[in-house]
Amino acid sequence: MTAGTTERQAARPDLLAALEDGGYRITTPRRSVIAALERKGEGFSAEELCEELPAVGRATVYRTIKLLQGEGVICKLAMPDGAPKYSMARVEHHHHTVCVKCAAVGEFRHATIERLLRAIGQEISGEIVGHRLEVFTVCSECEVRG
Amino acid sequence: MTAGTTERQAARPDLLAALEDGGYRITTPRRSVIAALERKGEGFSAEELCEELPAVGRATVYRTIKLLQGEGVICKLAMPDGAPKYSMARVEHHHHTVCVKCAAVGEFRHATIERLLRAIGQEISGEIVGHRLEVFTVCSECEVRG
DNA sequence: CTCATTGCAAATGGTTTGCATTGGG
DNA sequence: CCCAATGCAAACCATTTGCAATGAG
Repeated sequence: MTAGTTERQAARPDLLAALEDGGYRITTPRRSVIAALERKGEGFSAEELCEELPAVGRATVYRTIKLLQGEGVICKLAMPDGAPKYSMARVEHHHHTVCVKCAAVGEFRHATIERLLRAIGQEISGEIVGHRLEVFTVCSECEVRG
Repeated sequence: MTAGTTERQAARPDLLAALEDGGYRITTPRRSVIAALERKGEGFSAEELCEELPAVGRATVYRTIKLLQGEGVICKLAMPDGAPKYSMARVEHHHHTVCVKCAAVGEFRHATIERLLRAIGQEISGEIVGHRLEVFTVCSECEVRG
């Protein structure tokens, strides 16, 4: 998964274009979903989108989310308890910080993670095909608010 | 599969003792669940345990799993698609390698991860309160089997 | 005895699917 | 026009919960 993804530019491509690239139609419900998640940007749940888009069927929201995941423009992440959230992908390969209080999501890349994986690769038999890293935080906003 | 790391008493404390330490009763169903997961050891699902223990109610299996998670003797992890698995915890703080083909789970600790977190801590505002790292592999067994 | 624990079954939360209908190209 | 895409509701899967019955200490 890390492997073939170097093609797309770090600059987040237009989401509608991403759909077209995938050979999908640009429909009204899809436009709505995309508009909504551009507004949200970081750390939203599927349910939130559904509530915000009463005109769009729940199934369509989920189908569109999955489509965009497939196109690599949004990604799924998990809160400490495993509850799913979604977030816009801004850089190609990255990891997340998630505030456990307000669910604010940050992204980071860090060369150390690459080194880490290389080191692990030498310790285990078999081949590393992917990984998931989430760093849970209490963001500065929430620190202040207590 | 694992670069076995033994930091604390690798000798896994007796699971029944863990329950007693938590102030929980040692009951027949709990004994059964514990026996079953000692047999499995790595990378099992709750459903698997339920199937293996028709005499124990589904709810009790889940309740016991959660108890043991609380006592820190088993841990929950997630496959690439988010599907949950459980695994015996052998070392105190560790991370997992999970084979995406056979779900075999390995554990590792690596000093680099600690360094990584420290480095991230300096890049973000707020405080790091936890993290999740899973490394997905195709284990050597599965490499051979194709 | 008594209260923690159990089993069951129904409830939940997140997500998917079957199918008849609709609308984009 | 036609097939991809939609909406709805029902299905699904992992997990949780309410509650009466049970059993460990």
